[in-house]
Amino acid sequence: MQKIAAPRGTADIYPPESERWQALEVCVRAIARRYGYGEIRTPTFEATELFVRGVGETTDIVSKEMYDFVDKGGRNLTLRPEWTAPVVRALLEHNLLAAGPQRLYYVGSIYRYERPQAGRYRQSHQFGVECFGFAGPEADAEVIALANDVMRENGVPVKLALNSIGDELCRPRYRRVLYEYFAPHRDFLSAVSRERLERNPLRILDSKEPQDRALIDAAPTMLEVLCEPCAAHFAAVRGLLEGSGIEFVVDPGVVRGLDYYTRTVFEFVSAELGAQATVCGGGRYDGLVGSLGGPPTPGIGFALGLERFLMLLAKRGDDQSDVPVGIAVIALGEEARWRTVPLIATLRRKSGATPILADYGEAKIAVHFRRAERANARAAVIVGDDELARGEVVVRDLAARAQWTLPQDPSADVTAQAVLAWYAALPSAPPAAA
RNA sequence: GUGGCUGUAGCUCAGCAGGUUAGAGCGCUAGACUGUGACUCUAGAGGUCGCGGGUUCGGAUCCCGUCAGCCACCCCA
Repeated sequence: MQKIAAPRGTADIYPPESERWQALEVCVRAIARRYGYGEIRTPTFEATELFVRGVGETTDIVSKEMYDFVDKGGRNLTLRPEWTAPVVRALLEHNLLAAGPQRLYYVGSIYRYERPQAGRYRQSHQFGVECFGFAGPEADAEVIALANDVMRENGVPVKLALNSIGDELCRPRYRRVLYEYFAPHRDFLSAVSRERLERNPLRILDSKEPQDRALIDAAPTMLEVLCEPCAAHFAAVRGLLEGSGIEFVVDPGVVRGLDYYTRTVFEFVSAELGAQATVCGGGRYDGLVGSLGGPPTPGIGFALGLERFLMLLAKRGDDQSDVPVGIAVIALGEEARWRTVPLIATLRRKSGATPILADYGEAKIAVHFRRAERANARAAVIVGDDELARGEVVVRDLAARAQWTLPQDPSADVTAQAVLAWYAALPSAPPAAA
């Protein structure tokens, strides 16, 4: 029979890799909570119309990357390609904005039909936050500080790039200015940028083509065209970040690809991710809630790519997941295996967070040791015919390769207690290998 | 959607001017060592050479298609 593989651009996550995912998820949830953000979970699929209206019909996401389908009831649905529009939809559906400003975070998958590449998949995962109801620069600074904490607490080397792309008044004006600037030089632009000139001149600004560089460097920047309120807002955001000790560079090339962004946009970028340098991107979206039929409500948020972040963590090395922990229970022979089950059960009830590993295989002791070591056990309890006859159990420090005997009490409770007490007294860090 | 590179054992890879039974290292199983993990030695299991077609007396090797992985473009987390 033909083997079935995971669909293109998707991946299975299993030990020890899944340990790293769990650790990261615990970390980001704790940070979000510390900032007063509550978790929101929304359906994996939504009405296609939500993304067409929310993200923008002309964006790449909507025009070519959506996993859309018609269900058996004839509904047009799509697997969420991003979280912000669904979060806004949920907010409006349950009228949550009536209760005042809302701070929400999410952790979960997104789906985009693209060719897979380093740091890019068809199913990927994001952690993100959305803050609704504050128009002032304090919210911008808060959201950026939250993302910054995630970076700093994990020790990943990233740069924060900041820009303002104006609002519905000054952005169209800037587009016109840019068009008028580039149009006369059309013939000197790269082929892709010539296309961008007609579709979205802003995109030319983050062109990777060397031949566009000189023209881009001399181009008028958004910051020169910003209307007075937008300029003031941006200046205030920068001031707040400086006051908070958060380093950033103003980069007029940060443009963002989704239609809903206004004013502040930012990216955390790393040189270690290949062509996908952005590990976290976000910005303000003051028009989105209104455009989805809600009361005019300012908002700002970001999304962080978990796969990309994990790539950074892997490059940094020093992960904790291979520090030996737990007790392997080794039974030699059928009788011992049978008699050991109650002890294992009791240990598991009393051991707290310490893993109790059981190997039910029939194998010689050397194989048991090797398997226990591979399972990352710190210690072992050995029960064989000899121990059974003498009413003992052997406890072994797998790292030190030293062992002791403990009396086996008729009560599994008492024996388990003795084993756990012995384990607790072991040095937590394994002795250095000889 | 476009382009480049790559698919051989559980893992990492060799083999490819087309030629008898497809190899290595690691891992796995058993033994030397009748209950102690390293090392060593011995034996063994494990492969429709991604899949399909073609050329040929003969294809892992050449050609075409397809699927998948990696990398880049477009774009994004």
